Amino acid sequence: MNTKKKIIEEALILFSEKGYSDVYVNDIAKAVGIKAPSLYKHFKNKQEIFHAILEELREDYTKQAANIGIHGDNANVDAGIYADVTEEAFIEMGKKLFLYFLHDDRMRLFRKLLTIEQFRDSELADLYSKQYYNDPLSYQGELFKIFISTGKFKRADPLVLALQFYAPIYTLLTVCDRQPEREQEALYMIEEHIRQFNINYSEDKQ
Amino acid sequence: MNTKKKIIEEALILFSEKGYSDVYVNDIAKAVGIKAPSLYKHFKNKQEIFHAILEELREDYTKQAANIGIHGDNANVDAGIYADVTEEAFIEMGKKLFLYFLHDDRMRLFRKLLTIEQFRDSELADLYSKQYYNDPLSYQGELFKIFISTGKFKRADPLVLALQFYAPIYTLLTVCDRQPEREQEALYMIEEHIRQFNINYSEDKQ
DNA sequence: TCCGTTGGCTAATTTAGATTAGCTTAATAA
DNA sequence: TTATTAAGCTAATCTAAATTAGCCAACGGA
Repeated sequence: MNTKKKIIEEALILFSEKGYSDVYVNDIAKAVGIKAPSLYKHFKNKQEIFHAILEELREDYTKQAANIGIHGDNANVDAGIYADVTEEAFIEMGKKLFLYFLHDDRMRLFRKLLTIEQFRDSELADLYSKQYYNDPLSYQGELFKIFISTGKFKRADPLVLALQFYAPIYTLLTVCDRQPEREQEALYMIEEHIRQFNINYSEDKQ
Repeated sequence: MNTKKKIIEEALILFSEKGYSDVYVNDIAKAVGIKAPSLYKHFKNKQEIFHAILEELREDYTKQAANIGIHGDNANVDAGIYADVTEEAFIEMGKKLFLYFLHDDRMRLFRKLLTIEQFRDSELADLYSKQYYNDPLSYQGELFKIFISTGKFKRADPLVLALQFYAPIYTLLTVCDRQPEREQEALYMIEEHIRQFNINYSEDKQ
């Protein structure tokens, strides 16, 4: 019963590193601790394993998004949380979030998987853009819109602000995904980036 | 004699879309217009074709970098070019550069190839980071350093500025690589981004 | 002209990887 | 207790890809 879960887990690890085609059912079986033919007691074929992973990815994401509040709906609540936070605390939050995205195993593996497989299938391409561009941007955009309307931030296109805030962090995330040894450097850049971003847009700064 | 070039070209197209393992020597041969075994008159095996592509990629990049001046050395010259350019012209240049990166076939294909294969091999990972993070950043950084010292830009860490300038553009590039239909939207965002960037950092603005 | 080299072909060959067949055992429910 | 099902195994099987063998024509230089 738990074997099925385990298959998905191990397959995810393998796929995210080598891509679908370079992982053999044999590898997956070995990682799980069974023989290849036994996999077929749980999945119709290799494709099905991949689909199951995608399903999990979607589910996980929906949960995460609800949690962290990546949807516009929560921006209102979150804006309250951020409203009277100091710059240092804001930086700390940014770094924490970055580290969370970087180190959370599931998220990291899913991200790498989508990165590798994105050109194979337009459904995957859309999923990638949604999860790593559209949704984060629209969430951040909502947040900044509120900041602007409450006078915390200077007046500007909130979506552009969101892009300017998010893209550097996202870029550094992808750097660390492929070169984990650069984490320190990335953290430093993020800190300076957020600091500078505050200088640019915060109304109480000048 | 030209067959060899053609093989590399067609293989690049195929690899960049489906990745190394999902392209069969047969596919390459067919694209070139010969039979699979004939490929072996030009390359020892499939791996060699891939290596040859990587070689081209490196060469091309060195040339491009020299041309566009992605190395710090040229920043001085380029700074002169940008020195007395209006905001609108600056935006136009940014968009042109973006479109060039996006549409130049070789560059686009190489970029996609590296994206897909980056986790397979740390050499590829390093190459990716160098070409799409380190080098652009250090070039932009040099440029901004000059802008700052000549009083064109406000005082700030040039590398952070470079990150803030480059990351959004790079991010949009990757969006368009997987969803080419979003080019217009990307161009709009780039325009607004550069405009805003100027507002933030240009000394003659406010 | 003639020979060797280049680059193409068809027809094997080899290999590896996905999947199926069919057996076994243990738990589970009637 | 017995029948059924779930989940494992080993031993095929099937297929598709990569590569090799060996033949042939064109062509460029001696």
